[in-house]
Amino acid sequence: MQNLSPLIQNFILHFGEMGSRWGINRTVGQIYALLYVSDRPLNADEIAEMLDFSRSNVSMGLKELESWRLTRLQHLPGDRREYFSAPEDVWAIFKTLAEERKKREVDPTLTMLRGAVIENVTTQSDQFAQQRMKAMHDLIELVSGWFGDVHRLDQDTLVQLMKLGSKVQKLLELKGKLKVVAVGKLGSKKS
Amino acid sequence: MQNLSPLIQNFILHFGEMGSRWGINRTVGQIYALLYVSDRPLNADEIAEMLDFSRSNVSMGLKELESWRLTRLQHLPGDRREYFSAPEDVWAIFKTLAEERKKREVDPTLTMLRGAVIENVTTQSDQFAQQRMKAMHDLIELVSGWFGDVHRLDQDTLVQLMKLGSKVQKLLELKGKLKVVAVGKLGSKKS
DNA sequence: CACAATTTTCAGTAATTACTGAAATTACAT
DNA sequence: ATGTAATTTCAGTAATTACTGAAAATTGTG
Repeated sequence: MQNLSPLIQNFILHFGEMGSRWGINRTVGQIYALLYVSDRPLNADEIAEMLDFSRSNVSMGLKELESWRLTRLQHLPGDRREYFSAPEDVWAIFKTLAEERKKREVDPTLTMLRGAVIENVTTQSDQFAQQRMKAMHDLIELVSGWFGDVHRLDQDTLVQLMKLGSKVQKLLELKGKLKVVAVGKLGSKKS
Repeated sequence: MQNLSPLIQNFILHFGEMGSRWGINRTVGQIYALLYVSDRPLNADEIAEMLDFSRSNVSMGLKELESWRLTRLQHLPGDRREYFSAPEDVWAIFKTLAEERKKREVDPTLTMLRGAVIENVTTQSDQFAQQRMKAMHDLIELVSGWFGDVHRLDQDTLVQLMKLGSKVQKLLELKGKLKVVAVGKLGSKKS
C-alpha cells in the first residue's frame, strides 16, 4: 500500500472501516474504494499488489462487489486479463446500493412481516405482537415504496426536491389550498 | 426460547439475522426484537431466560441498544430490577436509528472527505481521486442534509409527502410555473 | 487440440468477534 | 454502615468470519 499516495491510502482505510460496520467486509470495502478513486481500470493482480492482499482474496472481493453491481468489467486490447472499475455516476451508485439492500434485506423482512400479520392468533401476547408487527410493516412499506417512487424520478427533479428540503411543507400546504379552491369554485377534479 | 410462541420466535430469529447483516450482532438484534413485540417491559433475567443467553450477554446487549437510544428503562414499584422496553412509535424508532447511523458513519465520512478535498495535491492520480471524493462528498452532503430537513417535518407532512410519491414531480413543476407567472405579472416576490 | 495465461475454488489456518461464568462493582434496603 | 440483590466487567473460550496458497477450472491462442 506504500505505492499509493497518502490521500488515497487514507480514503481506502476509511472505507474499509466503514465497510465492516455495514456488514461488508473490510477487504471488499477497500477494493471498492481503490477502484472508485482510480483513474483507470485495474486488474486483479494490480489490486492484490496495491492493497497487499492475496490474489484469491481479491478474486472473492471482486465477486462480492459484482454481486452488488458495483463494478464494471472490461478488457483492454491485447490483454487477456479482466479490468475492473467503479461506475462514475455517484447517483447511480447510490441507487444501485439502495436497490440491492432493499432486495436483500427489506423485501425479505416485508415478506416475513406480511406472513406474520395474516396469521390467526389467539393469545393476548400474540395479538399484541402482531399489532406491533403490523405497525412495522406499514412503516417499512410506506418508506420503501416511496424510495421506489423517488428512484424513478430523474436526477434533476430529485436534486431539486432535496434542495427544497423542509420547504416542501409549504409546497404541500399550497397544494392543499389549491385543491380547496378548485373544489370550492369548480367542483371536484382529478388532482 | 420454547416459552415464546412460534409467531414471536420467528420474528426474533429474522431480526437476529438482519441484525448481523447490518453490523449489529445477532444477540442484540434478537433482544431488540423481543422487546419490540413484548406487551410489557422485561428485566434482564427474563430476557436471558427467554432467549437462552447468559445474563452477561444480555447485559452487554442492552448496553449496546441503549447506546443506540433504542430502549426505554423503567422501574416497577416494589422491584429493584431494571425493566426495559422498546419505544412504541415506529416513526420515532426509525428516526432515532437514522440519526445514530448518521452520527456514527456519515458524519465521520464527511469529515474525512472534506479534509481530503482541501488537501493540496500535485500528481495526476491524486487530482483525479480528489475529484471523485468531491463528487461523493457533495452527494452525501446533499442527501444527509435533506434527511435532516425531512426529519424536522412533522409526521403527518412526512406521510403526506411519501404517499405523494413520484407525483411530487408534478408539484415541483407547478411550483416552477407559479414562480414564472408571479415574476411575469407582478415582478419578483419571495418564493 | 494442446498449452499457457488467468481466474476461481476450497481446505486449512489466522484473525476477529461473540459469548460465558466468575469476580467485582454498584444500588438499594434496613 | 452492613448485607443482599442486581448489574457490569473481563479474562478465557467458543464460534464465526476472513484470508491464504495450492490445486482445479476456465479462457483464450496458435
